[in-house]
Amino acid sequence: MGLQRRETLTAQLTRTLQERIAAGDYPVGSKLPSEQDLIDEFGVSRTVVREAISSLRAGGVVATQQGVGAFVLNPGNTPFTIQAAELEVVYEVIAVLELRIGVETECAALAAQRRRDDHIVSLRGALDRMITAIGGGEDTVEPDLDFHRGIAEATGNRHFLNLFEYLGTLLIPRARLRAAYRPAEMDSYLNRINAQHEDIFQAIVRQDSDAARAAMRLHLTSSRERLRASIDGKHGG
Amino acid sequence: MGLQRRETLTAQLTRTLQERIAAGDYPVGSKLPSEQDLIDEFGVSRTVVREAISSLRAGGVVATQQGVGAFVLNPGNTPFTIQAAELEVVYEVIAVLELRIGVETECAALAAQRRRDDHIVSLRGALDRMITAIGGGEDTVEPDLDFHRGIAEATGNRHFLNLFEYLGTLLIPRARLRAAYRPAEMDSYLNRINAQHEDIFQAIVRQDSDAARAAMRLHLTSSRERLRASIDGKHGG
DNA sequence: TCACATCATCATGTCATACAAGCTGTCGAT
DNA sequence: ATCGACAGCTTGTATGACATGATGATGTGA
Repeated sequence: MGLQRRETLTAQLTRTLQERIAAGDYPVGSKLPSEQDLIDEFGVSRTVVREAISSLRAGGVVATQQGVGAFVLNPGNTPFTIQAAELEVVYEVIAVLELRIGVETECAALAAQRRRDDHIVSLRGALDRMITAIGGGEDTVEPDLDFHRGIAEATGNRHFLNLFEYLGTLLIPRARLRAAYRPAEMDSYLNRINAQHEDIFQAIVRQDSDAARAAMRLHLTSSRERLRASIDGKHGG
Repeated sequence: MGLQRRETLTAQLTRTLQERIAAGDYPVGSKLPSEQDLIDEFGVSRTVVREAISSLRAGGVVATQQGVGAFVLNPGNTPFTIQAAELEVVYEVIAVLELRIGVETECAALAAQRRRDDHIVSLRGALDRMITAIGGGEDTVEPDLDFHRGIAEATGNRHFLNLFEYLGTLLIPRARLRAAYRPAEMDSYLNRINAQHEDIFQAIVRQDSDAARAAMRLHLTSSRERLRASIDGKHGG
């Protein structure tokens, strides 16, 4: 495949428009010429123009609105990321956990308002799997995550689920942070987690938004304090 | 077929294909179904199919070759992103706003606990600039954003600031959504916003975490309801 | 004069059809 | 067996039509 094929018209137009935006010909916030104008200017079909703009949209360069036009977005629109390397430090894990508290308490409240019966079934299943895992001494990370994910799903707001998945997969490798406990201590810890999950679940079942919010906050805050305590424990004695 | 009408068909199909790729239905290196197959499966026009694939291409998810097909590329890490294109629909803006409510209420609470004096100075400055802008009939978007950003900064948790910046820049082009009001109505609206900001500010000044949380929730919730009302207004008459 | 409903107009979104151009396997001629 | 023509697939491009959303002008009634 040594020879480069000729660039498609769509690709050419996309590049041209991108260059103009970068050059400031179409400043941030301004409206791009209408499809018809671009057709006239470049002598291509509407198909090409639309696909070019579609590409810009997918790249986050512009946003279109039906009946209005395509508008240039802020180019410094870098997606939200957290450097995984940072999470080696416990303080950073706590910082992410704080973000999770904000997001998931809201999740719980919205889930309580909007949950459908199948959401309840799904959450109940996760809790049951967690109980089984505790009884059998197995790993509880998966059912735990399933429970929280289920709540995010029940909000009906995709962004909550996406953000949770992102934060979750970031923290999963750190789940071993919990593992440093003696069996007896571990058992009572897991049972307390489980009880907190039940509280959250019940609030969602009875559609008590405020209670769900509070229960989730309690749950995650206690996790945060456990992390904090593990630091102090190392330092203090 | 299950496609509904809230977002554009192109956006829906793009998301669906992306999900399938993420789920492994279309593994890395495999060929996507041909345009005709996708047309048949989803019952949409070729325009929609082509623009969806065009979006995937722009996102680096697939590469197409004329006469052959579209092939799934190796995906990198997928950070948390919101497709700007989705925000055409008011419902989607509300969905993002819901996420903001969760994040920013937590921001306000943490800011109240941790704010330093220089944060207070910065917030006060933003509020003053906003008041000046209201009085002069100028644009209030910037000082408004500055105020919220200042709160995110005062948390001392970088992730809150990053996420806020991301969500903020996404919504900026939509700020004109507010502009559809007559001068008198606009003025009373801005004054109410300003009063809410003052409430938040005072709570942070006196380090009242719960009050800050409540005030922020009230503030953002009323924004959400305004958006909701603008929809109902159009549909209901 | 002002608020409001109506409507023409223009924008993007979607559909349908046609043809151009590139790839691949088949088949027949050599 | 090798090669070339070709049929049948694919994506790329063009065009015309209609659907839907946004906007500003216009006209009407209070």
